[in-house]
Amino acid sequence: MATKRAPKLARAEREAERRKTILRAAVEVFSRKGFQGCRIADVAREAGVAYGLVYHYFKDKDELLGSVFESGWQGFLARVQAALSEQTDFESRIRSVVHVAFEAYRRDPRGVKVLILEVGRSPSGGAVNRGSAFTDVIELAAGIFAEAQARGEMASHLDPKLTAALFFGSIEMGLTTFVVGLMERRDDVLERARDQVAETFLRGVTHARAPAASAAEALPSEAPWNSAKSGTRSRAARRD
Amino acid sequence: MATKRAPKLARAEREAERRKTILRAAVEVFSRKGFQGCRIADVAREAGVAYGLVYHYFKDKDELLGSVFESGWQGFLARVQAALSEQTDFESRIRSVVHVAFEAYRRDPRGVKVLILEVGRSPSGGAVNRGSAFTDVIELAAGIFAEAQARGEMASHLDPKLTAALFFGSIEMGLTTFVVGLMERRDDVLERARDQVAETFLRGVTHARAPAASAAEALPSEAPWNSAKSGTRSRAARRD
DNA sequence: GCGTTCGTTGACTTCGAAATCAGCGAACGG
DNA sequence: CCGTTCGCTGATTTCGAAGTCAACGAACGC
Repeated sequence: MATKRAPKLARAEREAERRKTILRAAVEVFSRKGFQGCRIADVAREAGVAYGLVYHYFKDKDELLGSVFESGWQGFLARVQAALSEQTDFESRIRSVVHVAFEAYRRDPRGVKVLILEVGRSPSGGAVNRGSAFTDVIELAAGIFAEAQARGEMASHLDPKLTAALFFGSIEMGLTTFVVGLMERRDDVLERARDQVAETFLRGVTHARAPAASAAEALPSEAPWNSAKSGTRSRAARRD
Repeated sequence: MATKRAPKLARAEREAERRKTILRAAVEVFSRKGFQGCRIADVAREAGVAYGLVYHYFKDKDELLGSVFESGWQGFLARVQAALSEQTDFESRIRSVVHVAFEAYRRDPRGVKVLILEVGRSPSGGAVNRGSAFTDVIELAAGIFAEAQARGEMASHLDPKLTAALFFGSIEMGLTTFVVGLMERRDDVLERARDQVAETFLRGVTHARAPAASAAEALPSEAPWNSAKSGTRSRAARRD
């Protein structure tokens, strides 16, 4: 038994490689035509393999989408968790997560596009395991926010779960501006966007003033930052 | 000519009514099964009309989706613009828009769900006129942010377009938590969420400190709100 | 009332993509 | 060098949903 394993393993590796090739092709095609809008034939052609082979590696179209999702999401989650374990204080963590997301986009725009546009939303993606994955991430992040609150690093009256949702919403929308071509995909623009997402979110969440309740009324003009260092604000208008 | 118009008009009204019925049914079915995942037969059955009638009022499935999108989006846009024209100062405007969005969800969760999940994203929706509509709204909002910056009501170093995207991203994600059932759909929860979205965003955007450039590094602990009036912040916790 | 229009019907046709499968041939064992 | 396995092929089958259309009948004008 053991003696004939060596070649078998080599073969297994080649198969795994094939599988990855198809997966990559699927990402490529999905990003161009969308999951529903593309044919298995497209994926096969893109991968340079026969139509039937796709079905050799994946039970059906849904499983293919599921695998695309899983492999992409897995990678992202791993990086996020790594980033989280490297940092301890709240602000650094937030910046790290944002950084990871934008970096992922810079490295693999197509993959991120598919994750955001195809599986991130839409009931078709929901059929896979999107629902749980999405929820899981929110819950995970919610834990971090709750912890930050306990340590006094974050305003305590905010709902952690909702805050987590808003956080990822900001990241996602920040990336979406690039995905749909609203912003030019250039490294410096990406960096500025990344920083703005992180800074804006942090500002919004870090120690907001007291209850505020349903304060849809007057804005206290004696807000701290007005009396502090507002000397330069008159020169604010930059963009028509 | 004029004499025979009265009955004709009555008939025309009935037709418009039929059309609306089908449109409503489409929203209902789309929200349950998704655009791609549902059959015209489903829409017809839901509307209580014959299969062929759907094709009498709409050229094809795409046009049906387009109409659903347009009618929904039109209503939303109109309310947003009304809200904007009623308010002049920046903070009130932001709160108004958030309010409008959440109110729309409270009144018609299904419709909002379809807008968010089906047409708001996905290349299939993009085939319609989503692309332009989405972009248009961002551009519109960007104008408001630019104006706010000119008036000194908003931090000047933020990119208006990106800010607009983040704004709608926050709203959308805030609503998504309810759409996917992450948050319980109850009026008081909705209200709290709405306020948190508005407050968090405003805090994040209103007069952030100077350039900050690529400040992904240290957080200056002499941030204005720390040294100013932080005396009451310990009593902030209200809920659990 | 009587003919005509036209909204309405739903069985039928069409079409295209998913999924199948019988067989080929390269890689391997002996 | 021959036999066998099994990864791989792509024409073929299957299936289901989009879109058509001929006919019906209710509402209308005369």
